[in-house]
Amino acid sequence: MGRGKLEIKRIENLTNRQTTFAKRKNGLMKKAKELSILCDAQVALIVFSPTGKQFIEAHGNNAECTIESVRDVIERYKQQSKEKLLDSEDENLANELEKQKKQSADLQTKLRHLTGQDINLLSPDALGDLEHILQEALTRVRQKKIQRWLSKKIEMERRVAKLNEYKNALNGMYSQAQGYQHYNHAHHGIMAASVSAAYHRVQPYPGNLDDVCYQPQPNLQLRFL
Amino acid sequence: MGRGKLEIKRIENLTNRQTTFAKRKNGLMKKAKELSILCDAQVALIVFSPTGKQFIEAHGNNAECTIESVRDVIERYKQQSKEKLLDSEDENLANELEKQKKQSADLQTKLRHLTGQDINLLSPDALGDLEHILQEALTRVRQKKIQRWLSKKIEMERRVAKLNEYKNALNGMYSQAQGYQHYNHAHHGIMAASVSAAYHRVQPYPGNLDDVCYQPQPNLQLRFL
DNA sequence: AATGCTATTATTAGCCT
DNA sequence: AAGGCTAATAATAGCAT
Repeated sequence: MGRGKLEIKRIENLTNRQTTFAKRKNGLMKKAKELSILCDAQVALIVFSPTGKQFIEAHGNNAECTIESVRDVIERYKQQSKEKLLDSEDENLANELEKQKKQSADLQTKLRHLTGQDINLLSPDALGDLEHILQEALTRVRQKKIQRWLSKKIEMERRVAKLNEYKNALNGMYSQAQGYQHYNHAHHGIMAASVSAAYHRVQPYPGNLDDVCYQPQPNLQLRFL
Repeated sequence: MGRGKLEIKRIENLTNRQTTFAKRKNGLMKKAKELSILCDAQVALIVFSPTGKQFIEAHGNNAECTIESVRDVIERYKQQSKEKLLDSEDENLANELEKQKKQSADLQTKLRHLTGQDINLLSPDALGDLEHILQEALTRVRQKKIQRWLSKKIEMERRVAKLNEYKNALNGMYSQAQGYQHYNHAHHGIMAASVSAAYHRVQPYPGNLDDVCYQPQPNLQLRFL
């Protein structure tokens, strides 16, 4: 159609080709949309121009011409054609999944060995290695326990020292206050402020930095001794 | 076009709708093909009829209208549109992959703990549990080593006993042969046969079934003592 | 490249078989 | 349903802007 009949073969003139591409693409998309509306069909149209590699998509059902729709149609297409249609992305995913599964299995085997399970199949050498590793791990764990116990002990000693210091301060202030009592009643605020300062100095501090996470360190509760 | 103008809206009459669907679908595919040939473009057309849910696909580049081509176009479409386009299958894969990764990570953490690494973040309770598990694992591994050593020892003792038995048998037969020597030279075959039988009785047997896999058990080599 | 024009061809709606 | 016919409409080739 047009001023002259056009043979259906590649248009060699670039300009003409591009013009025709634009026009016919529009026509095609219009017709695709019409088909979907008239006949209640689902249509996806994907066009790549040779130059610029741009793609266009059209779709019609009762919805708009959105990318979502193309997605839907492709989805449906894949479901109906039992074709595996595993694209590169899928394959990558599948491969990685396999790798991960294998890794998990290996890890679980190692774990079982490290907990003393399924060790019958181990070679004597492997069994020896395992024993060595376990021995070392156990040593580390026990050292860590001792280390924690030690730092707790040190912290406790520090607190006790602080408490003693505080007690002595209290005693001193008490005597002082008794001495001043007949002098000026308005000065009783001094004692309260000093007590508060002493209290705040007895905050726990993080001891061994290694163990910061698991030293719950409840706030020290002061009571009169 | 046609005998009368057709409004672009759903055709209510089923027969008309289906007729129109068939005709326009053909037209659309023809035009898609023409576009691809004329303009050297890649075109995919996927159409689902509302009734029968059948799908048709058309494509044209320089190739035929094959399913492969639609695959290619969809592939290209997915690559260009950065859209995730994860269909159900992909999502399943991706989800499972995530799960597996998480599982691997967890397992690796446990493994590190069991080898005495990264134990600073463990709570005191967890550290205690770990110590207990390691202690038990170590006990098992050592028991297994002892068990293997024991069964090897028993096997050795068994072999030694067999060897002695064999030696005694040889000695007896030797004296007997010396006694018979002047009697009949043709009977020397007896001794060879008996020796062979004794040898075959000294095959190793699988001792503790637990350890079948790693008891290489080389064939016993007999030499004259 | 994009738009408009329009003579000309292509598609197809409605009908028939 | 599937295919043919044909008047009537739609798409568009070639050209101009």
